[in-house]
Amino acid sequence: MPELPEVETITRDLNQIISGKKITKVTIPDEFDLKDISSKEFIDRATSKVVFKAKRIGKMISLQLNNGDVILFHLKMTGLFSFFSKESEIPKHVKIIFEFDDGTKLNFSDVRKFGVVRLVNKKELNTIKYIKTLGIDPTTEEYTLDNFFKLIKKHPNKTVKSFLMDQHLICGIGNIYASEIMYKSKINPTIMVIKLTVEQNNKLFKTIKEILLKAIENRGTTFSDYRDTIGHKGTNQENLKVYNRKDEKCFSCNQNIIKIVQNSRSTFYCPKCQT
DNA sequence: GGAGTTGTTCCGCC
DNA sequence: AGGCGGAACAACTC
Repeated sequence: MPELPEVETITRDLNQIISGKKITKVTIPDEFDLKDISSKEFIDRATSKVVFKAKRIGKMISLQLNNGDVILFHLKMTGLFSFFSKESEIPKHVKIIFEFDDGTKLNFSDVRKFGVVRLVNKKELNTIKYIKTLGIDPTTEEYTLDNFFKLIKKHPNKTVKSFLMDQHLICGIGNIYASEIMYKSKINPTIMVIKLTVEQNNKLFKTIKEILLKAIENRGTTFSDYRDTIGHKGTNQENLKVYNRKDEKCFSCNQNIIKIVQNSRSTFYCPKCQT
């Protein structure tokens, strides 16, 4: 579930909670694929380093260490951080445990095991495929109407849904916010982006940012698994207008919300409002 | 017991 | 070549 607003919330939490702390111990209870290095090397390189900053890269989270190394996480569907200030039970499906010099602990767990943890030197960041091919982040200055139009012209035949979901074009939007963005923009998910009017383009451009920023304000959407670093739910689910509302009434026109499948993922929309 | 689930990558097809 | 859609990854819930 974690999309840009959820990952941003967690990153901000981590910055508050662990920046400036020294990692005193790293535990990897069960071997898993760390992509670049062995778990032994991971533990060696991370132990007794200071975390000076957490940063979001698309839907990834990076922890910058004081030796120039960077620990990267991708939560995929169900990755979860849990932070404890005291001795407490280790959550199920834990992948990695960090202990800090003040006695606190940070666990990263993932029930579905898709979650990614890796460690590289900061010089190697741009060789990581996900990062190298990442699209424009809608919360940055690079996200301009001009750049938005360029993307549309470059990918004219993509449907709006597929365009919004493609992390190589604009990063951070996932299945929940894609439906919400299209609803607020009053745009039909199935039309090709080249068919959008100038007004629709402008509206879509603006709405992407509005929806994501609003969700960050609300500390993310908890649909099922997502929790922040201390186990709290977000509150943005109260703002959802179409996601998971199949056969329920559109808040605007009372028509039933419908569910379709695009690129083997659900899309929810109002057939009357979104044309 | 079958279908569906938030993300990404890879593979085959066109 | 490059874009696209579908399958796969794993485990859980309804």
